[in-house]
Amino acid sequence: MTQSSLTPVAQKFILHWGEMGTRWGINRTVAQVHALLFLSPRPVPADEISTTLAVARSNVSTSLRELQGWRIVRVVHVLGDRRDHFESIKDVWEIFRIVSEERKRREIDPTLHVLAECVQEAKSDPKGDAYTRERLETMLEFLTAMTGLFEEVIRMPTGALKGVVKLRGKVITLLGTEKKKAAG
Amino acid sequence: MTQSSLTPVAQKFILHWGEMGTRWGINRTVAQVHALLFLSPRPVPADEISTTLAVARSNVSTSLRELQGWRIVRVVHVLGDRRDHFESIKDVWEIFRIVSEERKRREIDPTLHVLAECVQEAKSDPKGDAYTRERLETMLEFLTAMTGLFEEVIRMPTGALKGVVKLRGKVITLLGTEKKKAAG
DNA sequence: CTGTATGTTCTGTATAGACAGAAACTAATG
DNA sequence: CATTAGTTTCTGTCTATACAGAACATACAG
Repeated sequence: MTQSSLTPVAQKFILHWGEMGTRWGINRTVAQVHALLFLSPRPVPADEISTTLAVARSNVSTSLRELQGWRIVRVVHVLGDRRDHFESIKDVWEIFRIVSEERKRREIDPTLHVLAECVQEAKSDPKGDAYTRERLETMLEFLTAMTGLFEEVIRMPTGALKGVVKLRGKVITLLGTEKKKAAG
Repeated sequence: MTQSSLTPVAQKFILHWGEMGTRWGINRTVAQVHALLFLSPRPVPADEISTTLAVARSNVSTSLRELQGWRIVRVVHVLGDRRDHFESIKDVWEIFRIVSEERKRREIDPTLHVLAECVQEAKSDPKGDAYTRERLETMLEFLTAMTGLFEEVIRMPTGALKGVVKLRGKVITLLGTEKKKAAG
């Protein structure tokens, strides 16, 4: 391996990122590996990750697999080196977009599905509590709306986000602005 | 206690909600208690929650405390009953707003803080990797922007969200629209 | 073909968090 | 002021997950 020590700053970030991960239901090591790759200027082989983060090689293998499953890390090869090297997507907006979409797919969508079923069942059961039914309907409506809005935001090109931030407190987000420009 | 059985629909929702919670770093029982209160047409005393969900009374107590900490559940009293009764906020948008703000405060803000420190330290250390520094800066910038946008959305009145949804795919979100209306 | 480098999967252990039940506490009632 | 209802906190156990290390698999080099 080429290098296995971290600058204090990198260390601080990686540790915090790992901590952050755990709070959002993401494995600490997975988050740390991602942080390391995100900061690295070059693709890193698994054994180097292992020594740098001081976690078992097997653990790194699993974490990399997970990250590849999220499609934010990929394998690349380096001339003259048989080992797999790994690199993270570098565009933060892209990372956010991908992770969000993935979590939506894995967690929000099933919830919407269950909720829709609940509403359906509540409607067809006349013995059921009307109040409960109404609660479920409201929740479904809200989550659907929120998901929709979120999807719009997620689809914005990176530049649009910056634009939005500039307009902050005043106005807004012409989602789809870029599309119009392209068309017109 | 008044009633301790759940309709199949309520049960389904509560179980799923608990599951959902665990995926987002929220205790299963806490989420279930919240789901129960959310569906309930009347305030519920702790021991009833305990039997309905089949969890220890102590566990319910802790969960209620947690939910009160989140400010989405509160104690109310019923005439002729010494026991505390609990009810959830019913407005889903309000629940979302409060929970989001709380999580932002607890998790995002500290991250922004650490990140800002990292950038600061990276700048002052000439030996540090320039690439790493740039990565950290980008991340900080992005998170700051995203947080800002999110705060705007969060502050929207409930009605505005519905408006946004109607415009979906076309345009967007005049954040602050309601404020203007009120002022003008 | 054999040995070595590399990577993955399996298995047992450790740990953090969830939870039940007991104990302790608080306050209302007769 | 004792008794009871109600609630919280403490303590030990259980469980799910994370993780290390070993065993296993693959493939390349000589």
